[in-house]
Amino acid sequence: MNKTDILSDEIVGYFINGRVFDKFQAKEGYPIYIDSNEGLMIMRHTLCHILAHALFRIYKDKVSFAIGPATENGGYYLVSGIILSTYDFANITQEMHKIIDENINLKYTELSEKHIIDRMKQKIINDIKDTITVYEQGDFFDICKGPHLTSTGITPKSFKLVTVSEEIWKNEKCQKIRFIAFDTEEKLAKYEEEYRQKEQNDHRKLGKKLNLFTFSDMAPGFAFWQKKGLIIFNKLIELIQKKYKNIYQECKTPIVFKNDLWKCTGHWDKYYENMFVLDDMAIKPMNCPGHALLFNMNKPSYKELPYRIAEFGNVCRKEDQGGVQGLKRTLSFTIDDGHIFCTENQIQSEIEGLLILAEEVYQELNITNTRIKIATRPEQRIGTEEQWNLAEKALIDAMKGRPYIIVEGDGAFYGPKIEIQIQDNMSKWWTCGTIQIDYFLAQRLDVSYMDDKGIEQTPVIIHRAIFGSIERFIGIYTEITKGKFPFFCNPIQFLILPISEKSINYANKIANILDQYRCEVNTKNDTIGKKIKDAKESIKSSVIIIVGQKEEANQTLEIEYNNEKQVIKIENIEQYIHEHI
RNA sequence: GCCAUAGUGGCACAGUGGUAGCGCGUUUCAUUGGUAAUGAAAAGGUCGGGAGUUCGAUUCUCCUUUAUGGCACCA
Repeated sequence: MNKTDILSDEIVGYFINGRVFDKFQAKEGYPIYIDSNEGLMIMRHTLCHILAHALFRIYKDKVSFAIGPATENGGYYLVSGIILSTYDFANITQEMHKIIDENINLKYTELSEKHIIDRMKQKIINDIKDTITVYEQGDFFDICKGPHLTSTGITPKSFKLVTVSEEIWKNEKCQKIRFIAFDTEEKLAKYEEEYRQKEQNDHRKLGKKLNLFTFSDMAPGFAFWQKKGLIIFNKLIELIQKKYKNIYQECKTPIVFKNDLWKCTGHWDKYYENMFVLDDMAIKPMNCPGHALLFNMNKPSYKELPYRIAEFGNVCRKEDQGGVQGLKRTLSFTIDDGHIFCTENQIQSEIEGLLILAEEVYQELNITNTRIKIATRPEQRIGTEEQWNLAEKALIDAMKGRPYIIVEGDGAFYGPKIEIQIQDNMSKWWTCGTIQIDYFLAQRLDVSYMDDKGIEQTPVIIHRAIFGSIERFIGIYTEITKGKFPFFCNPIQFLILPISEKSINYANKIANILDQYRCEVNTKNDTIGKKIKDAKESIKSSVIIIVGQKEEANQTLEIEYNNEKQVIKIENIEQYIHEHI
């Protein structure tokens, strides 16, 4: 019997009324085994302490401990006073193994005089209202509310230190040492394998492989769109444009504006460092001032409100280099931007309409995993409390039963916002859609309309986008679809594979029939097996059509869509498309 | 911007203090094929950029740039 067999029988804690307790905190209850989610959590939490213990042994008084929680696949410890590199991992891991081998029993006590609390821990203690509990293992202890294993020896060695990074915690620079851990080596290996698989579907890799988009050292943070990627880009814009029909006026505003404008809007003061400034002008970091100017040039009356302007506007923001992330975070991006100039009374119905619009678009793209955040008034803000109350209420009322998360204090300085987020390949949430209420900009730029009494009034501006950054959206969408885009925006809708060169003419004939679609014939001198492999792995067309001499003789073709193959007559292609796609 | 790691032919990777290798792709030739890689040959890099150490550096050191992971930031 090996160690893992014993372990799976090991009770590491108890459930009592749905809460998790370790064996120090409870003596009975519904048992928790190490291979359950809660058991793993207890084990990972103990590993955090073992990691800290190892650091304590190696770096002694130099290292100071902040926090060390378990996470979804492992855990981390945040420490200060030392700077680590991945080269230190071997040494630390070895020390951790040693601590496990020593099979040190943990002790669970209350904080006492004999515990000398280190500098970082002091920062936590003030926040703890309950009794402060301490877990001790040999010469190491940690303030902790648990739960933990009863001894270090129970902890499986199936863990791995993975990264070290810097993180600011309570105004202090710390090192975050992260590990992954599972109860068995097999599960650890499986996790690592899955991780590698996911890396293959990173949009940056897929973009290169499928010739969609790429990047260059000569323009860091800016994307190069290739023919195929640009098709996706344009098709997504078309999708939005169809929704705009009769509701929005699409426009195109200048790409640079006088610095005076940015000084007037407040961007100059707040975001100067992040703007591309050219002499007395600057490239626009956002489209709203342009739209506001346009509104004022038309001076609509109250009868024309809500006045909706949209633009697929390219903006440039000089972001810090460390934050750039492929298409997901670029220095130049295209916002499917729109601004609604309206009265306070119109806010809520406009927002309801926007939520429905966003839902329609996301549904059409088959993006089901979304979440909505509502960000409320921040500390630094302008406008009256009354306006904030009204704006926040409008956002919440417009949700009409949809689930949402409130993020207190995360709104913009000029108004609260709704963020629609989607999840990428690595389960990270990204804000795409956004709806923001703005009381500020119209005032700043003297934007006004004439009300029914002939008096000039300042409208409320709603900033809104469905994709947000089209670049970011495509980055995430590439990962969601694993590079196989739906028919309407797939760069290659039909890929025709002739069995041999003898069938190229027949393949071209079919391509002619499909002239109105994006269609490609693979004329390479490869075997059909190779052509199919390429089609599935590095072209990822929506439909694959295979033709050989047999098909030519019968005037048929083999067509594959959604992994379903069928042989149809050449004259029935349109019918097939109509019925299946 | 901060911490860590990395940068080798179009792509993806080996490797070494004595001026570089594999695979994919490309080109050519043969093959004319029946459902996830047909065979052979050839071309293609001076190892991100700069400086230093050394008789000699792609390899060691420093600076710089770019990328990746994390943090900060994200109008």
